[in-house]
Amino acid sequence: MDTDNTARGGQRAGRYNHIAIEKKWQDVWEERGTFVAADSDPRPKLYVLQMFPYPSGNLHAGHVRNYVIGDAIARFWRMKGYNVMHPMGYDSFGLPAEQAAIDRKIQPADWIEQCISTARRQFKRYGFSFDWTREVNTSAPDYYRWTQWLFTTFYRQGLVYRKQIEVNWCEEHGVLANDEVKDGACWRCDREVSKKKMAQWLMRTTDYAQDLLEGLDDLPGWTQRVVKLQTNWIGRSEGTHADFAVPAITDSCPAGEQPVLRIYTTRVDTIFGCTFMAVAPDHPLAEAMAAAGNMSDKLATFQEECASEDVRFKVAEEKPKRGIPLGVNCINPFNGEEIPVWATNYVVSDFGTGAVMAVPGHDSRDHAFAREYGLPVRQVIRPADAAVEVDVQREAYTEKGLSINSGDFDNMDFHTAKAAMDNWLMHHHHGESAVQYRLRDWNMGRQRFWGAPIPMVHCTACGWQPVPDSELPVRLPAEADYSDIRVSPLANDEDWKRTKCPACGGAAERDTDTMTTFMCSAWYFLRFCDPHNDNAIFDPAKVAAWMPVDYYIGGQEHAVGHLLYSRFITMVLQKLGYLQLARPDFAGELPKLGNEPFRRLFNQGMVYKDGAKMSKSKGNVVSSDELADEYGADTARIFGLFGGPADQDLEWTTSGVEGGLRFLRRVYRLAQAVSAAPNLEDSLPEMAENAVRARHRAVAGVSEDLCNWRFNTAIAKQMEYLNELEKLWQQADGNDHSGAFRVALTSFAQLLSPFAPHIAEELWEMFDGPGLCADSEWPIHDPAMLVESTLELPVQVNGKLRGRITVAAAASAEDCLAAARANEDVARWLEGVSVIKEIVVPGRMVTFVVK
RNA sequence: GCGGAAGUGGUGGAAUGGCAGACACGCUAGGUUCAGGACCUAGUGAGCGCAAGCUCGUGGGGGUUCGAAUCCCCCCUUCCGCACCA
Repeated sequence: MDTDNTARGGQRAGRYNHIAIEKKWQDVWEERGTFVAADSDPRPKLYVLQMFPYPSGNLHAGHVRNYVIGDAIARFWRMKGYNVMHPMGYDSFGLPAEQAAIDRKIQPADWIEQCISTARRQFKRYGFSFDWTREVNTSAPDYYRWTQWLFTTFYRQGLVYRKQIEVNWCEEHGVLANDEVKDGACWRCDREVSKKKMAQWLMRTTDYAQDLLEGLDDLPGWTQRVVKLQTNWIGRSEGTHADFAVPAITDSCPAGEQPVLRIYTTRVDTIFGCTFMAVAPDHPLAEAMAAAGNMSDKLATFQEECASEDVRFKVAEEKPKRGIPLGVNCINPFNGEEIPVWATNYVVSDFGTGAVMAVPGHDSRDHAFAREYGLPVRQVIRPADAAVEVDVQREAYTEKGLSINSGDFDNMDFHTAKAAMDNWLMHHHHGESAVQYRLRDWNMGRQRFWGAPIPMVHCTACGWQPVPDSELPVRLPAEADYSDIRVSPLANDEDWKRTKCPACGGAAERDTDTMTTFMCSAWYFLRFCDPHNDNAIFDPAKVAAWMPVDYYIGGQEHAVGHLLYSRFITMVLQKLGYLQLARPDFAGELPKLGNEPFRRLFNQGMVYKDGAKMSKSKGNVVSSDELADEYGADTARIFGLFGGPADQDLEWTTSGVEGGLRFLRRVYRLAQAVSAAPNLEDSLPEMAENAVRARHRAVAGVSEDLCNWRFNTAIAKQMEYLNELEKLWQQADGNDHSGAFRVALTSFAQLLSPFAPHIAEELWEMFDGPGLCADSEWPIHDPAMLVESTLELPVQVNGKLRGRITVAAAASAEDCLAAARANEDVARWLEGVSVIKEIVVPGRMVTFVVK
């Protein structure tokens, strides 16, 4: 492939030279500040946001495809007259920088700086219409200062607390968030993950579980898929708390302080079928109960077994159900029945209350356990349809039905029984109806160097103290010492740790954990609205002017983590009064759920090559620089959009890229031929009219497809337009009538501009368009020009295509039928049969139903 | 197991109740060029046929309809989430 098409002798002068063209227009856009978004502008605003990358070296074809989607959208709406903000930045804290620093023996800050300048240069080679004046970088002190400010602000509001928790522990990468664990293994190194107890800072996301859930109703612009994923992740369930007394441990306690075994169940209607109690091995009362039942040693052994089991069995189904009796009984509050308490490996301590009323007749897990240990099975629910046979001894009946063997609650359906039983519990002070969420509080800390230091100081006298705002940012030390890679360099840096207590001024120590990068990226879209503010995290007026994000484009791997945390941060900031997204309506009322940051969400597909997702680790990347050198940014952009629907995965093929290049070369060649011809009045009016009609058709089709994010068909329509123009130009067979073609190609440039912006500018210039193509007003079509004077209609007989007729566009149904009957291919099928029905779909087809 | 998405030529994909395969890639033949992974023209779902044309055809089976890739029911396959959540 020539990289310099004009260099060789004998070439036709002016052959499409993507290198020269692309550089030329990138420089022009940069000089003129074409894509800088002004805060005050009379046009309506449109915030187009693309998930910012982790800058880990070179961009590849996968990134190109991802970002060209949002760029096409941003450019399209810009031309449609919107004041578009389309910013970009870098999510630059996190593990890979640290790994690179260890591998290459350089500082993470130096490494990431190189990566960022490479990424910025590579982005610019693709002509993305980013407003570079708004660039943010999460690892820069003037950014993480505000990440830290969020932490201390939330801490002062009581939203951050410290707790000993079991964390996911990877030997190589330390503590992992739940969403960093895949199938029981670390998402980065596939190493098995174990559990470890550690004091961590937690964010009270669970306080907002209900708000986060309800907010989803306000997001019709999100895909059902993501809404469902978040709904499941939050995992609301409605059930009942019920208290079971344990006389063996309460007898020795003073009245009023007697502990009870509290259970959570969604099937309180089955409580009369409860034949034993199952608690987690590490339930808070387990040891007390074991002590009372003389089972302490056995419980300790069991607890150890379970801890190692958690690591061995990644999938719950593979884990055999096991347990030990604790030697004590508890009392069912409804019937006073005494049932044994077991510690079991199938009850987890961090959901509900860590204790389960076991109903083997109506729960398959309890049933499996009861079978294993010979515990009794009792039926308390029967199917509403008496014809259905049920044998709970053989298999648990888990459907809802009517209560039996349940005392006063017999013959009630589920809802009646639950309401009556919840009411009974509340009345007798043994429980109440309850709601549970699967969502857990958010672990903020990582035992890593390359992150925003958690701005907390520990003083032996005053305890934990937040660093005052005036002392933010708490900067990372300039040098990280990686001689001992098992420990965070911060924890080993005595000079850095040593500080004064903000409260008493005495000697104190800094927290050596850094924040999860999910925190850094949970608010960057707000900072883009006011990226250089040194006095505040942002100016609420500027945020109110730009937010919410109108289009958010990114990978579906962030469907839960990043998007949920961003929603949470926005929600809390709004609640604390730092931010007001929802504007009061005319009555001064705030819309209930007007605090969602991302109005519409678009998940692009991934790019595959050789059957695997394109990634550096798979070794199947096509580098963006090579691609731009060899084929050009415009060609790569065209292929990325043309290869298939943007929300589906795309297989990267060289032949497909070449097809894109061929298309642009043909465009360029036609443009050159037309521009070289004398600009004269059209002497062939019919041909000129065909060119005009083709233009209106293309404008209508491309505009509609772009509104619906159908880039592949939009480009197909431009290819059709080009095919028509080429054919007409050939028919013109001369050069005394280029007027219509000049107009056609000027519009062509505009239609091409969102996809292949560099060549579009070149064509625009070639045909003397005013200013820049990127600044031009998107063309509109005249619907009257889409109406053809004659139509070709298919004719069906009994649903089978039998012929085609050509009729005037305005032809009546009678005329169509007459023309159809007159058609000899159709007439053959109408001979010797009786027509029982005639259907004319105007403009679409003619059908005869015969017998 | 539960939930979601998908299944159309040799390939990527179009068509969301009305001409299946737009637009490309690939392939075949011809042309053009000193040469080219350049360009142009024509052809290209399968089967039958000299042809006009006919039959079949959107994972499989059934249904609704004058008409189904599209709507409904059952089944199969693939991919992706979640998974002892009580």
